[in-house]
Amino acid sequence: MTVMETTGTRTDSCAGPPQQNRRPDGEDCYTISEVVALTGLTAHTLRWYERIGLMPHIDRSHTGQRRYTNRDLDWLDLVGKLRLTGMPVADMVRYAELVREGDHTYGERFELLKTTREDVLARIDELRGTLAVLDRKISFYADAGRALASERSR
Amino acid sequence: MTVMETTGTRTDSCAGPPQQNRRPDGEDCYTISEVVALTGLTAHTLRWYERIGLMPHIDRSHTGQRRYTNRDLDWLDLVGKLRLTGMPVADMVRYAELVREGDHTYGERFELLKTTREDVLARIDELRGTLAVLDRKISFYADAGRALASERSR
DNA sequence: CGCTTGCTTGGAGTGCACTCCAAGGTTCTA
DNA sequence: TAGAACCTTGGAGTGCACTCCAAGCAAGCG
Repeated sequence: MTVMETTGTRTDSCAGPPQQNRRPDGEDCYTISEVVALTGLTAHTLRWYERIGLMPHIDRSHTGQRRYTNRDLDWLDLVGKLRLTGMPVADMVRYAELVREGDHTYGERFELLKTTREDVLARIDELRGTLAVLDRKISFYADAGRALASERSR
Repeated sequence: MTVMETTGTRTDSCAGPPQQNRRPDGEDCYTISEVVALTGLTAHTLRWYERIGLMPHIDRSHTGQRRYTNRDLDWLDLVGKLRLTGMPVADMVRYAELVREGDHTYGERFELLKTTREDVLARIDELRGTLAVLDRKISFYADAGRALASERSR
């Protein structure tokens, strides 16, 4: 019975400081299941990321198995962050392409990140608005609950 | 050619104070396309919401056309907010069911909203973390851009 | 009256981001 | 050296949240 292909054991409580459990540069050579454990992604997703060009082509062992490096893990950290912003995968692939194309795409990358930054700020604002609505509703129900309780005790 | 079924004309710049362009209670009777204009949802989505139980059954005109009320618009406002939090539609349907079931579900609604509130707070925190990463990258590219510029002018 | 525009329905289709499968080769542990 | 656990591939499948379609009824206008 195969247990992997699921979320794996993330030991950090919840998004602590990144790059833990890593090997020093030079001997950084991780199997796909190690990357699963480190990132919380599934092996399926890692292979899929590579297929669609969201990852560079990953080095292979002499038998063709994937061997990830610290650099790959850094990239996956960034992808994870961008994913949290709700950025579509297609846009992340575009960013990956820019990185592959070399230094002359710095300007375009800069613009893309700035746009994303604006989006994130707008999103945070939206969420704050929602929070206000939620708090109003919650205090309504809290009051209603108290009213019901005093009703019962009377 | 039918132009509707698209986003429609939202006149408010971006999520200003809600309930504008509304008719006073008592003569609140909106066609589906008016609701499209007021909410930014499509008519498809409004009908779909009703089918899946995310809306109460909407009143009909004598010919069977939907006639929305201010109360319905209020509900759609709330649904819109909850949607922004990323709450799954199924959970919103659950909330709608609780509302339909009556006052004795206050406690459960309270819990649901509190959980959602926590989720929103966590989400805001995630986004703030992402913002930090983004800012670091952006300032890297800004520096690189400046370096390139001084390179050229030399 | 005819025409355009808008509304109705159930069911089928779409796009995204995975998620899984089958069949087979590889690596590790006892 | 056996057996379990792990890895490979292309392609098919899933779940969510819409999104669209066809066929037909209804309302307003010149």
